[in-house]
Amino acid sequence: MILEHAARLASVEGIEGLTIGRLAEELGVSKSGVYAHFGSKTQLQLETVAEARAIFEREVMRPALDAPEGASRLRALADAYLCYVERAVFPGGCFFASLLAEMDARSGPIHDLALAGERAWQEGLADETRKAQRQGEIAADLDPSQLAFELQACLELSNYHFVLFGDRHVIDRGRKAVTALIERSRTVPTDRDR
Amino acid sequence: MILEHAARLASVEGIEGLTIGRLAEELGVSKSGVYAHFGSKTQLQLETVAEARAIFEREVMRPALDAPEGASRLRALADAYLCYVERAVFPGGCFFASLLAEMDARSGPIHDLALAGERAWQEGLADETRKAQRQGEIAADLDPSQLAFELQACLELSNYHFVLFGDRHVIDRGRKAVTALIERSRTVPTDRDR
DNA sequence: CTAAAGATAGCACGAGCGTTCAGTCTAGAG
DNA sequence: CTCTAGACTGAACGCTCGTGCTATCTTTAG
Repeated sequence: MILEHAARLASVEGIEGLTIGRLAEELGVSKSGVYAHFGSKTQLQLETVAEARAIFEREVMRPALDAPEGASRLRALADAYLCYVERAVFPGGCFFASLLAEMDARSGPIHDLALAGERAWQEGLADETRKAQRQGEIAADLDPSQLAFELQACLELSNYHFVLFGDRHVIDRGRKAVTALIERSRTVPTDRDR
Repeated sequence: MILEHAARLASVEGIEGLTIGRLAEELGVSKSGVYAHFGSKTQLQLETVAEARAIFEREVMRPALDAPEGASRLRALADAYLCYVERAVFPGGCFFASLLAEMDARSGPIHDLALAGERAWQEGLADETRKAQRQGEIAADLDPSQLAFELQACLELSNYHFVLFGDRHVIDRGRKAVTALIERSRTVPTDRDR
């Protein structure tokens, strides 16, 4: 319960802006009541990131597993992500988008965790692209990492703009961008090939 | 000089993580020596954002003005942005990308400033797209805001990943994405147009 | 030359931070 | 029932934060 609340709070205040006093107050317990479970603030932050990862798996990864591998799952992943943003699973938007921006220029264990997570997510999208290529859904000469990059770019900006503007229109914009991106990568003659 | 240093520091630590003591120490003056110029921390933050905007204008907007309006300038803007990221004009990456992620879920004057800035940048890209459409460089039936969104998405993710991974490869990825995005939006004869 | 204006230093404050510790309550094992 | 391990409280610590105050320099205007 502590970690769940901590993850939500950190998505707004940042993982560094997360304070034990504030957390304790909102949970209606004493600072020690929170602190004793972790022994240090760094440990709390680390476990908060792990908790957020579990929530992300549950809310984004798992729903997308229903779709068949390849292009369909790529679409399902993007859809699940945008849905998770729109439902405000984290009140400050995607936890890992916030983490990425906050920790990119820092060092330490949390930075390392963010880096590993980002790499895994990128690799996951690229892997799914490769599967789609093997199934002939996506052009074989396309760089999987490039598509993964462009997909994630649109998802993340949808997230930031949704939180900033509070306008669900940007969710549609993201969806449209993802659709176009995948559609254009289909196995068909492209502008360049003509 | 204070504001210039503050902007660089804030790109790493965040505009909230910016502290007067740290700023004074790095500049070799007393806290009062910094504080008295602004009267409050909020005022320092506000002027820091303004200073960062001036730097952004100088490093990104102005160089792109050399390119002719329309598609060329769109490309020039993207190029200038990626170059500004790669040159590490701000050590923590693009100041406004950090600001966006940090302030999107907060409220107050700095949030408002970030929102206005983000809107202006988006509108600027959309306007340039409209000019390109008027010049027949980009398909007339394309939504300018949609292209602006997709362009910015790629630029921002390039920024985050460049800072996180420290790998200039992602700059090229961003450039490639932007090129493809603009290329695909070109005016090509369709059955309808004939 | 003098006087006013502004920049900077140094100190102190109250608040909040992470952290420690001694004590209290509670649930479960023997 | 007793003993113990773990959850929790409340007070305290050293530290840093933003902010205010006074005193000392430096510049500039008349």
